[in-house]
Amino acid sequence: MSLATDAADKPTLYKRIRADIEKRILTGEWPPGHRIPFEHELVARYGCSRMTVNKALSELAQADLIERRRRAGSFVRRPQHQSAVLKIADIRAEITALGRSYGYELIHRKLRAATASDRERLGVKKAGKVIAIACRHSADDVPFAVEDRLIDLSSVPEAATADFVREPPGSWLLHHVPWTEAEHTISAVVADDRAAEVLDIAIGAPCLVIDRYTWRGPRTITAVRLLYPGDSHRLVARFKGG
Amino acid sequence: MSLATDAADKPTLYKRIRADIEKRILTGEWPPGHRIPFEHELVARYGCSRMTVNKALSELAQADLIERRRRAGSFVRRPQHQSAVLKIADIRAEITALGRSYGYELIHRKLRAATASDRERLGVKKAGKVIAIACRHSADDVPFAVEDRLIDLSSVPEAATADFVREPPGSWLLHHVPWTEAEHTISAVVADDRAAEVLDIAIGAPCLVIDRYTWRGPRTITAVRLLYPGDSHRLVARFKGG
DNA sequence: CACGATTATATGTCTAGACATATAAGTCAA
DNA sequence: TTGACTTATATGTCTAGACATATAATCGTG
Repeated sequence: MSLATDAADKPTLYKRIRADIEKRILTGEWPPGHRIPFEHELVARYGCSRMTVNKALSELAQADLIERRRRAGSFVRRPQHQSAVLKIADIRAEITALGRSYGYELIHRKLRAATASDRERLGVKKAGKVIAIACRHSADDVPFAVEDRLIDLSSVPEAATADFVREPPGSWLLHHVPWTEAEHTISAVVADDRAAEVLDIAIGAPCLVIDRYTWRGPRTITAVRLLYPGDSHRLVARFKGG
Repeated sequence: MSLATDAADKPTLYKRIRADIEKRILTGEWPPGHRIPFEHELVARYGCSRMTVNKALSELAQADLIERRRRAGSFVRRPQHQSAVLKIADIRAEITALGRSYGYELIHRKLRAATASDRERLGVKKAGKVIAIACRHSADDVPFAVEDRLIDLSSVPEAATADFVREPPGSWLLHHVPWTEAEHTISAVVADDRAAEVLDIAIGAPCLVIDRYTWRGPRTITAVRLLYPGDSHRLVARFKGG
């Protein structure tokens, strides 16, 4: 696990604590229900005051990643389906979090000089090379989503040598490239012949589309379109109000 | 506007500060761009330490309601598109926030004893009467969404006398009934003949569906299904990460 | 006037305490 | 076994300070 936090910028302590815990949750090392260390244990581990770890844990709680219970401790929450889809951005984690078996197939992978439409899709004026990837995710051996992705190699040169045959590009990027901002657009389309074939559904069947763009600072990292069979897949979000 | 914060429970100070500011933002008293009082001013106003107001402001910043800039102050942010769709739950506000003209038509409104399918949809075992409503929202005179709603009259008896001819039920509920929890499910379908007619699109065209359930404590308030033309409507969400 | 250096200031982070409070767990009696 | 009471403990909130840091505003200089 390559700790991609370059030592160049020094994140503050509470952010480091928060990121450490967040990573263990997102990678699945601490699964839903897992009790994370008590505040006093984290105080000892990081050698700081309780307010500092409290701030880290409070933010995780506000983000619904953990649940805090008096006297009992703090626990990893079951991923809100929304979080899984809208925030984590990793289909493998989403599927395994649901307790289903994850399957992945690379359909094609091409390294090429950026075309005009590539540049437009990535929102960059000039680009060198890009990787175009198509792949399929499945849950319990049933097609779950088809993914079309573009990675800007001038932002992520190490992606040129990554092995996307075994590891899905979303997971690889999540573990190798820090991002600062992401945008999702959700819409609905009907399946064309290619989507119908890959997802094993009828042509004209409704599909949910998530277009995601990811940036690190001013640099575009990747643009991805995920197509889900609309009758089987749902995004669920739960809110508290009042 | 029924302020439903009963004085029975005593919220903690930082939560009160946060709620005070939040209300001013949500009611529009402090519009986007408005500079909210400096920490030291709030310290004076509430007679507490800086850490306490800092906690309130930090949470508002994490929720993207305000933006904090060193030396400059804290400012109300422009509402994120996501909030408009996923959180506010009011189409009229969503459309007017986009600067478009809002139109509304009641298609039908029936008051009836709850049928078995009504009870199932509302998730209640026994129910007295319900109101079933169908209506259409439009933006700039173009159909924007069709709404199918069920209101549980045993939870909201005053809805029986509400005038849903002029005021959309979502707005009415938002202003008359406090809610504690809501769940959204987003999916994709193709337009059937009725949806196609109301939305003025082709049969078989893709549509985005949002199913929303709203509760107040243990009681179901309402279940609503919103159908948006899938090629014109999009849900956009932007996140910060890193 | 334009531009670089300085200063003032609001936020960002952190500490070492304090008391409050909800509740898991243990204790004891019916 | 069950229910009521007690206790221990982890989190929740808060304070009165401190220093760091980014930057708007000011000042000086060419």
